[in-house]
Amino acid sequence: MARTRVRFAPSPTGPLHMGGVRTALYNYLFAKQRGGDFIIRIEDTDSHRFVPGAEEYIIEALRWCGIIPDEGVDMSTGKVVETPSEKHPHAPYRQSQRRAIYREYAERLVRDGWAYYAFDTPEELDARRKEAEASKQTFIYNHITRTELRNSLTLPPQETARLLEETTGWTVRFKMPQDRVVAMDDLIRGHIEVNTDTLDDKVLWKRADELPTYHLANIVDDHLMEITEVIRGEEWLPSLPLHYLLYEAFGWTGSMPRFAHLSLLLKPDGKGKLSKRDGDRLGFPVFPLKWVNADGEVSRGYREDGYFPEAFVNMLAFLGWNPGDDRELFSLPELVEAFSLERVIRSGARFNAEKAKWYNKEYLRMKPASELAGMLEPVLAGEGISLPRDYVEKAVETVRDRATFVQDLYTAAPYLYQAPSEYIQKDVDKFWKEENVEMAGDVAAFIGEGNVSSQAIEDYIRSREWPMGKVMNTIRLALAGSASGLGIAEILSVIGPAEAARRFTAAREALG
RNA sequence: GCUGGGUUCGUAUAACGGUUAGUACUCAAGAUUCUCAAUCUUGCAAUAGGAGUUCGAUUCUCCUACCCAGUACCA
Repeated sequence: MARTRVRFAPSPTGPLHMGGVRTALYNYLFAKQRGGDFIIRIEDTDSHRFVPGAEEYIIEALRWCGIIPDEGVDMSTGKVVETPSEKHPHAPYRQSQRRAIYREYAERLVRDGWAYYAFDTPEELDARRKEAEASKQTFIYNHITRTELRNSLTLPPQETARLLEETTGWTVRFKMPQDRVVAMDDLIRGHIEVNTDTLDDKVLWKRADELPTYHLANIVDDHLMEITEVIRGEEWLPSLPLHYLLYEAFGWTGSMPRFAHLSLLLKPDGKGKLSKRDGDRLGFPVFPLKWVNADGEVSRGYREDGYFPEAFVNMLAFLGWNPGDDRELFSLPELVEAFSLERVIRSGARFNAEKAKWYNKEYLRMKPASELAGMLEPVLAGEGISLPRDYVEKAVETVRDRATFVQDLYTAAPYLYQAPSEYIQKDVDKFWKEENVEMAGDVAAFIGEGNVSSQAIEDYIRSREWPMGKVMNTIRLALAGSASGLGIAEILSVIGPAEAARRFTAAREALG
């Protein structure tokens, strides 16, 4: 059997949406599970929509996720490969650099009667569409309308030749067969049949910019690159019959890849697919990495928001797939092992930001304290704090259960890293009373003698028959600046008795 | 409109045609605790509607409703 080869073929028209990352991920998982190749190909056949930086963004985003291509991009340089080599035999992998290839195939289709030259201008076509719309109809360029439009089927051969020679505005259109049922099989959706009469004569090649459209480039490249499975978004399902017919037209049916169409990611509330707007509106990232567009508009990214790539990938994998049992935590290698297209859900998946956070929290709990400490250090540095690594590790171990993101390791208990500079007024009013302070001071002195265990402190307070809550909260207020937070013993285990004594003294000075 | 796809708790999902329709997130209550979290326990909550096939339908078929996509010289 042929080696599995799949491709992720993004269009560099902007930052890669998380739905796109999921498509790339499923392709990657499928390929790796079968010991095959995951290829990246840049589909930049729309010169008007090209966005500078988008290609680099896509590659970096996938790299962050751990989705490393085998072919198409040289990961040591992060660049799309432009010249063929042993590792990248099908270069260039950017369609705009393959334009010479496509024209030949477009012409072959015309020669074989599967396509024709069309000379209608966009304006003419627009007018026809408006006209049809006015009478509540839809204009489609098909076997009926093509007989009355300006193309090589209706024009005399000399006229066609002249127009091809003298004008540049023409296109090559697919000559959609009449009344044929195209029977297709989708790895996820099963058997689908469509009558060609409902389809139109798609443009395959644009003379104006010497480039193919998606449909032609896609089929030609998938064939040339020996792609075995095409795993892509659901938005392509309607053009699948055209693609089947194109394979037939080229005589490549025998080596046609198998297709799998993934459902779309839907917005968390309301209707429609997940969009950038939803992220802004509901406060979660829609993109893997931060992106700043040409107008300076910033879109937040999972990476910058503090998500671990493992958590992001795990969450994404489960949006439309599950292993069939109750397990939810999977590393990338484990996903490779467990993944199957058969278990991919057909219906659209609504994105749930809460679940995304839950995943992050789970990963944060699993990570070694040393690693977390390393990630936390830049956060602390931003606060002007510099502490020994083992101190930070100890603090991390103490707060990790109340954190979702790395930055929470600081914000959930800043007092582990520095003495409180202010005290919550509400708690001061409630606890900082003379008798409490007196009892707390006594206990603070006891702690200062090195008694830092929860057991010792509680026994001491009980032996005096003091109210546990009042005393403890008063001490916490002095140590942490707030009556709520980590347990006293936990705080002490990090800051130590000497620092605790200092903080109590400082609180006395500040609060009286 | 037309064509195609889809529809199980609020969300993500599980369930050889036979289950008290399970799990996770969220939410609520309780336990625990020096507070807040965390944790543990419990709870709330679903097969879109209607026909049909069948001894039996979440599961198969059809109809309706709703949702999504496509309907570009965009991908």
